[in-house]
Amino acid sequence: MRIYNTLTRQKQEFVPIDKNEVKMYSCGPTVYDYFHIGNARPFIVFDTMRRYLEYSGYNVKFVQNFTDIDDKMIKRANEEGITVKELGDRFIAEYFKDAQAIGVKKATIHPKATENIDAIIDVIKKLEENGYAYNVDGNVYFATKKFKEYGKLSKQPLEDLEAGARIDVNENKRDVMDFALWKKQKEGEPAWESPWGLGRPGWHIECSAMVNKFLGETIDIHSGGQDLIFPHHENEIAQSECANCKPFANYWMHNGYININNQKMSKSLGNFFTVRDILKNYDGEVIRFFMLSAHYRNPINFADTLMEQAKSAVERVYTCIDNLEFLLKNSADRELTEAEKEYSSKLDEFKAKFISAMDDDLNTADAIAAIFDIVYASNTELSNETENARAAVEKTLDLIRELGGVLGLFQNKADKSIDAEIEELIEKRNKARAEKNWAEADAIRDKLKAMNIVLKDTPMGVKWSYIE
RNA sequence: GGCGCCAUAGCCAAGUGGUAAGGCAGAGGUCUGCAAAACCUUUAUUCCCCGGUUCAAGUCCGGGUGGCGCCUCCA
Repeated sequence: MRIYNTLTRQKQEFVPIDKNEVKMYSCGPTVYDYFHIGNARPFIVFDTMRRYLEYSGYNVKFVQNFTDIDDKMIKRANEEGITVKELGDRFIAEYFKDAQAIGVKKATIHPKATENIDAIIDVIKKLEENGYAYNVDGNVYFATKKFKEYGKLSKQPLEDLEAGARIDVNENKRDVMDFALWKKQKEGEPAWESPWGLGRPGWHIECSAMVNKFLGETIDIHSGGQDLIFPHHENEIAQSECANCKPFANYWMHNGYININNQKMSKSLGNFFTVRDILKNYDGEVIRFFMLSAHYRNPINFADTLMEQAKSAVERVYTCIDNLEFLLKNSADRELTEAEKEYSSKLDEFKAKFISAMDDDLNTADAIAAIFDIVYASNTELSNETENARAAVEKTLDLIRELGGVLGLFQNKADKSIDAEIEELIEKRNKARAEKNWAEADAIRDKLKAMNIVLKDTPMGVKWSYIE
């Protein structure tokens, strides 16, 4: 597999440290609110990466943290009149609800900052020992200038960063480019014991500590949104490499932004959508499909019309799955005909196309196209036959499920439990149709439609499904 | 000022230098009692513009035009 590595600015062959295992870390949310559509992109993209690596045979250790202590957490908790812990616990629970709705699996480990203060302190202590950290009255800072490689991820020399740095009011820092590792407790803030007194961790140190504790000194893949490249990921590299004297992450993956109706998403423009809100109008799977229909590094635009397009596309696949399940009932246990053998080998080609797309820096757009190739082939070559070899139908169905599963899509199963009343109505309509009593037949069909059931007459009998 | 991204049909979107995937929407048709779904045909002689390299350029190089992001806590 080839991955575009932000560190080298090119696609590189992916070679994990251990042949069979991939250590992967992704920056998680600050749990002060429901997550928004912009947050959802890295969750979906890197969940897909993780799924694909697993599909490729790797044992993936995937860690995603929860930032449950920082300025925003404290501010919001105060506004709501609850503790920071109560706020964090609440939105961690909400995170899992929304994540599940958009098909994002739980990470191997979801560490919370507040439960790993010991690990955070350990890293800061090491930085102090190695001469990269200094303490000013209970505030500990990272001495950026001492790390010669600072700027290697964002490719920005320190001098240029400094020129662009805005005036810093913090008088404790020796240099504008230094950043906080440990913040001294302020009145009324939650605090933990440390060698430097009561306080709380800075933001960047949290991720370095989590990686260190749960994955080790050097990991394979570190991922996150493009806006985290600087300063967050740059600082993580500085902290971890100065503490451990080892490379931090071999591959850095960053996803592109999401715009809303062609505008940058921002609170001032009022175009901020939480996933919770979008889920009121669209299935989580539609959101996921939408995200994966473009390459993860390209910017995408979020708009209602685009969600409608995604919704129709997802429906096309489900209609195909539904048709295949119906065809299965009318299939025969027999050898494949020559035509079916040819069809079967076409499926193999589409699978190969899917895999080579995913191998090419997670090209999910091309991978989805491969699934539509299967849909098309199935519609063309199976749907029009009144009888197919069971093996051919099953292979199609299994392949859509298998490849869909890699993308976290197309796993839903229509609930086909049917009650006696519906069955009776369909029977009555069949009878009316046999007698050419079209008025009666249409009336029954309308009645079923009102019950959210749509019928389809086929040479093999009546096929029915739920609307939507 | 520094670093970087994007431009492909009505809309969305892929595209190792070898002759423009896929989806959505539209039009016409087939099947059907009607319908639904599906299928068939159709919608880019051309990839923002101008040069260059090459037998060959959406793809590489140079220059424009237009849109955008980051540069201290925002995915």
